Amino acid sequence: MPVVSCAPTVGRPRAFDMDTALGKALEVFWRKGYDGTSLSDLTDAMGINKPSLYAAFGNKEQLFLKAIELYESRPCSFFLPALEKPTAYEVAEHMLFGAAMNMADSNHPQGCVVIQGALSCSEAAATVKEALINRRLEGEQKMRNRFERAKAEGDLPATADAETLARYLGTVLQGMAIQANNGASCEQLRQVAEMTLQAFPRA
Amino acid sequence: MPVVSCAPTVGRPRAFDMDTALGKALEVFWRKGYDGTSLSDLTDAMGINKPSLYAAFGNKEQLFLKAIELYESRPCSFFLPALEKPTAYEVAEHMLFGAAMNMADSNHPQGCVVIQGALSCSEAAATVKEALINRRLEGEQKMRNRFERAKAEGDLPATADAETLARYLGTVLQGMAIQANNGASCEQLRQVAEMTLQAFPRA
DNA sequence: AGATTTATGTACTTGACGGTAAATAACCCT
DNA sequence: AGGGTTATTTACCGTCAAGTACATAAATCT
Repeated sequence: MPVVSCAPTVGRPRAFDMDTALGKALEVFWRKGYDGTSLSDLTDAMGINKPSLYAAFGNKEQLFLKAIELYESRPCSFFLPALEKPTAYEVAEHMLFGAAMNMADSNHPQGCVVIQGALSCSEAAATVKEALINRRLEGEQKMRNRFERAKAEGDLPATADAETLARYLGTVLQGMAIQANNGASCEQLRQVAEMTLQAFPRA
Repeated sequence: MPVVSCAPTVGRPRAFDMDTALGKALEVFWRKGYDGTSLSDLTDAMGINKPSLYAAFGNKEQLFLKAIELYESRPCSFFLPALEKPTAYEVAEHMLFGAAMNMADSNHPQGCVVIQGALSCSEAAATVKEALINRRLEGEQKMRNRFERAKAEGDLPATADAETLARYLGTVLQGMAIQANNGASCEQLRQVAEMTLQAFPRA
């Protein structure tokens, strides 16, 4: 028996799977953005009615934030696995090629919902915009920390600037999301990845 | 006397300056995106009433498209001047440093309206989204043509891939727009520009 | 001066938005 | 079987969206 709230043991059982529905919501937000997504878009895609949505997920804003969490926890996500590669160069390599593969994947909307979910947006979306900016900054911070470690471990020259390297990589990854929205193919993104790596210092 | 429609000579004169009002509209679209901008946002910023807006600019969509034209025609715009530099490397250099300066400029919203005006959006914004994608692709095409010329003129090695160079540069520029939205400073963007140039072939 | 033309201000229409109330349905526990 | 609990359905609320009708104001043309 779990300690914190899980599926309740009494009452009418939920007729839909929350994770599946959340996945559908994620896809809509990803494709249309927060402002561009209406509750009808969501309930249509999720196959539920509004009261079910509100009971299960709170409101539109909270649903969005939960969808982002799901997005980042996906096993196909390339970011965290790339960080665990043995050298800074391999980290960058896996990050860039993983992004090329993932962002152009036609099994889901192109690009990255953390980047395009609420880039320019209404005041009503200010909270989710902030949340996305923080996610992006955290991602860069993680890369920076990883590169600091690489300097300590000697697989990056001591003269390397971990912060700038992380920001450079972040910039290219974010640009690749726009490219994917432009219709760029996986192969085209891989070529960009190759060029990006040419500026990346090796041990 | 101009051939095509200019300011009419009869009737009550317009009480506001169209270019000034269009500039205000641009700023709102830039900050809030197409979906996130309401007509009230626009009329408030432009200092006019809705009927004046509709009479002068058509509707929300046409107003947006005209605002984008204004954006690209701005003298402070860095893109076209950069293309005219004598060598491919200098083109890239001016493009990147121009973008660093422009996108973090706090005299207007951060980033680039062509990128963030309608990235992920509702179906109602599909037309403007397409228009923006086309603008971005045209920009890359112009860079590609410039780099083809550079190969012919010998300031890029014959082995260079003009298309990939253009896409790489486009990717970084687009990424810089996201960085600016994240709050990156001009100096931080300049550091990214420096790294980007390290992957750029010289003659 | 008066007719014509164009812009402005106010008020309005229609529909969609996010969100909710209330009644009903489906389950568990005793 | 019946009460307690939770989910679903339908219908609705108030607000704000984009866009417009209409009367009025300010200019030019004859």
